[in-house]
Parts: sequence; structure tokens; C-alpha cells
Amino acid sequence: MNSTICRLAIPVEEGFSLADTLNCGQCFRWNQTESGWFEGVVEGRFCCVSQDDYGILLQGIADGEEDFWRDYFDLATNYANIRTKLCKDKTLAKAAEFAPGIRVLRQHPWETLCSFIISQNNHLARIKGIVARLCECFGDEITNGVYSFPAPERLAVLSEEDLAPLRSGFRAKYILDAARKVSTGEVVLADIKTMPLDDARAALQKIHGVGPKVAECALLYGFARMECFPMDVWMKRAMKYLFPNGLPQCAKENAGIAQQYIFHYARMCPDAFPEKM
DNA sequence: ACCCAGGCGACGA
DNA sequence: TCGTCGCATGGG
Repeated sequence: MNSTICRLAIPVEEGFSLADTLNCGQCFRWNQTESGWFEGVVEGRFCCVSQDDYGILLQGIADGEEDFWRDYFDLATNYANIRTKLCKDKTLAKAAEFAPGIRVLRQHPWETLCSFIISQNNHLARIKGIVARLCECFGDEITNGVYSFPAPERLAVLSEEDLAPLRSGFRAKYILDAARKVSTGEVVLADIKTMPLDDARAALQKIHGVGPKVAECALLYGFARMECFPMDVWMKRAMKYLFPNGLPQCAKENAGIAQQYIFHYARMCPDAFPEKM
């Protein structure tokens, strides 16, 4: 493997946290090794990632792929500016202050859609397990024991029985329906990127097993639709307590980032929300 | 053992 | 249109 280390600079004032970004529930294919580096696969590229005072350190990337990783970590976006807007609301400021270094990753549309189909009524740790088995069973081996995320065309030809090793339960038929509708073009992911938001939501929800929440997650994490605001059980609890009258207006254009701050805060500090007890 | 999880579809009122 | 229930599985 190429052992050259490449740095993607992030201005210090943006306060990036690699660990918070990769552990905040938006992605499922990164694992921290004993050395503290994170190993992951993005669109068929295996990589080891760490950070220093100036940004992101990448080990093992191919020549000329810096821009790919810049895009993945959304480094063209200035998060300090976004936090300044969000923090006009004091409650939002408190949530953001808890893990200000989170960035919303720009993930692959199909992988994101499929992963969040798997996420429903499920735990983070178990979601990662099912996704890992999905890749091991049906992805391509990139290097030793490292597999890509399988394309929809690969999964579309399978049966529920074929997916039994994933132990994904009732979600298996949802995975297959998504793979089939995407590979036949009944749902065109490339179009969803630019559709009016409500049309995009409706298009994704044509898939059996994709409802409002999964569609919202796919649009935010897989299509960079930053005004999306996924509401899972954690968010419902947190919102009821923090924002009973809804998300403040100053957060609307960056609702997805606000959501990530609130979600992470709620998950890390469940005792902060009385109705949980 | 027990509760619940980044929900959704089916069904009945 | 809205509330309720079953769903597969296993981490904590």
C-alpha cells in the first residue's frame, strides 16, 4: 500500500473533529484502529485517516485523488460561518458547542440510501455489522479483506435467501426493492440530486421500505441536500425538549447540520432530556 | 432476561 | 387521515 501521507488543510477556526464526524451516526464504514487512525472505504477507495492541528491526514490514497477526499469531507464549505448563523439561537449554540467539529460528509447516493434502509429500527453498532457483511458478501475485494459497497445491479439479481447471511431481518426485502428500482431506472438517483426537494422525497419513497425518515437521511448525507432534517427517535425526544416550537429560522438553510449537532448531543447526553427517564 | 433501536407497511377505525 | 401493531435481530 502507498504509505505516503497527504494532508487536506482545514482552517483551524473551523474546529474540525475527525472522531466526532465519523462517529456521529452519519456513516457506517469507518473503524478506529488501536493506533487511533480510522480505516474506511469510500466508493471503492480504502484509506487510513487521522487529523492534526491543521486538518485531515490521509494515508494510502492514490495519486490525484485529493480532490475526491476534499469533496467527501466537504472542505469547500466553511463550517465556522455556518456555526455563526446557527448560534444566533442560544439553544442551538449549546448543542453545537458540544461537538462543533462535526462535518456532514458527502457520501455516495446509493450506499447512503441502502445503509439508511438498513438503519431503520436498528442500533448503530448493528447497522455497521450488517453493512460490513453486505460488503463482504457482495462487494469487490479491494485489498486483503477490504470490500467495496456492492452496486445496486449486483444486489438486484439476488433473492431474500441470498441475503440471509447479512442477518438484516425484515429489511432484506427492502434492500432488494431498492436495488431493483435503482438498477432498472425506476428510481434515478442522478436526477434526485437536483429535483425539487419534495419531488426527490416522493421519488425515494417509491421504494418499499423507504419512508420519510430514511428518505430524509439519504437526501442529506447522500445528496448533500442541506435543508433536510431527519427526525428519528433521538431527534424527536431532543426537539420536544429543546425546540417545542420547531427549529429556529436561522437554521433553516443549514437544517441538516443543525440536526447533526442536536442528534449527537441527544445521543451523548440522554440524561439531558427528562422524558427519557 | 429484557428493552429498545437514526422506521415502515399493513390494517382498522 | 390517524393511531396502533408486528416485524427480525442482537447490543447493552
